[in-house]
Amino acid sequence: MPSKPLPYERIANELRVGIIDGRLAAGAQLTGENELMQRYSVARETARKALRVLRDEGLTLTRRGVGVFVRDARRVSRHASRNPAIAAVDETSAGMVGVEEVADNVTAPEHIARALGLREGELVCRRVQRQYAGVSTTRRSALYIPMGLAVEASITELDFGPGGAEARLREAGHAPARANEVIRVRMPFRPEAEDMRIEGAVPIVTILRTDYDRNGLAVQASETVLDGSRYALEYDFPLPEA
Amino acid sequence: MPSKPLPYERIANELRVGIIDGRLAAGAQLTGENELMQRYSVARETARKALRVLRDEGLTLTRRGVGVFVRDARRVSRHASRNPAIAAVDETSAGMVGVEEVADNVTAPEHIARALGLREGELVCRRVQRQYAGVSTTRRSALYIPMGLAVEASITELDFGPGGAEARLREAGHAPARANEVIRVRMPFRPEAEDMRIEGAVPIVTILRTDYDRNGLAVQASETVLDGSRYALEYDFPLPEA
DNA sequence: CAGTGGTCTAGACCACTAG
DNA sequence: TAGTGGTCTAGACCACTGT
Repeated sequence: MPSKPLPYERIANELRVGIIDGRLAAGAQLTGENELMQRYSVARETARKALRVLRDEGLTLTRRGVGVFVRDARRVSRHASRNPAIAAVDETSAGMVGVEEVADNVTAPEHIARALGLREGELVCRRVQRQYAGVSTTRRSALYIPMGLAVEASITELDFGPGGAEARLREAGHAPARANEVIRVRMPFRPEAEDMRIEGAVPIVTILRTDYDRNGLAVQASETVLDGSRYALEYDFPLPEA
Repeated sequence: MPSKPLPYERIANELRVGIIDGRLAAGAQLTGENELMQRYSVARETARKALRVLRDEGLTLTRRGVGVFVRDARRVSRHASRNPAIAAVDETSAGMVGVEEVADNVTAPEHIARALGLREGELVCRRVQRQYAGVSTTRRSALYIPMGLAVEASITELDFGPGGAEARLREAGHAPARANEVIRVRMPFRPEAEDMRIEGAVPIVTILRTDYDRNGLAVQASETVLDGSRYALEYDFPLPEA
């Protein structure tokens, strides 16, 4: 173990405790590169490295030309059993919030086909959503319904409103009765992070969900990508007797 | 958007496609700093920056004095409804695998007290586990049982075996019937990453779980920290009628 | 020992943002 | 325009790993 902390570690440590103990609150600006250089008598890259450590820990975000700031750690709860799982109003952001939505029919991607029990190449009805807060995308999701079911339930591109597809499934006797979710966590690739406008080092969460009706038929599957810093995922489930 | 990719971006992009399309398989060694410097005619820090991009994306891990290698992306499934939730044998690692375990009695931390419906300062029986694969810690968990219940169920430090506490609760008529889990994702702090010997940029997952018996009494709570790159979390749950 | 990555410097220029 | 962070260089020394 390091008996003597390196210069950049010392600087990073001092800044970190400032954030964790609350002296530097969310939104507060950190000491910049230039002042760190003077205050600690280090070179530019060393001061930058200290700030990079904090960014890599997800504690700060950098606004180019402006400065380095403490991230807001508030999260919105996503309760998987509820519908919608995510509350409509995103409380983590003070800025513009909204959802974009498009729908179409496509051939099922391989993992979606598997989840829905379809053969490869079969058609599905798809709805893609993108939720944003300010300039950042906080959620991207794609919902897939087997074409046969969609026709049976009179689901078309136009009927995809909030909870709308589910209402149609319900009317058609295919109300979702139980669900399965598989969660994976990873760091975004750079192009991906730029696309979602994720700032700083933030993990993303991918959720593959499959809904089944009371007969065990897979009626819809969805793939969701979340900004991992903005959500807390919650589950309630029964435990087996044995 | 960048019309002209920067030198470090160009290098990072070329390496990334090599990894993603499989030319560089898991475990393969990447071109090192020194050769990147020559091959692309860039300075040391520029070559390093390119490699850092991949590390920050969780694609590679660095072994000092040895080289940069492609990470193994395999994951173990953690099925929340099963007991144990994580399969005993961790298939992601070829090296040494095991679990360390210690138990004691402590006053309940604030969030655990809240989960268990205890007043602050009340005693709980605690079991701490650390699962490791090679030198890395893949899971750290702490299980808490209210002292009153532990006494009632004849749970002592010695009785905490795998599934053992649960068996005692069962015998005492407090078999867990349902559970609640709250998942959060974040980047580890540096000391934390060093403690768990997490290599590269890997998000960690924290799970706060509370188990309830059939009367709705909270019988145990646990806090788990997972290496986010090694697990896929799976849930099965019923959906409400409405 | 040679080869790897890790840290650091001193200086330069650029890109972005705000007043 | 002044101040911020982003990139890059050329060179140095160190720490760690394996043979």
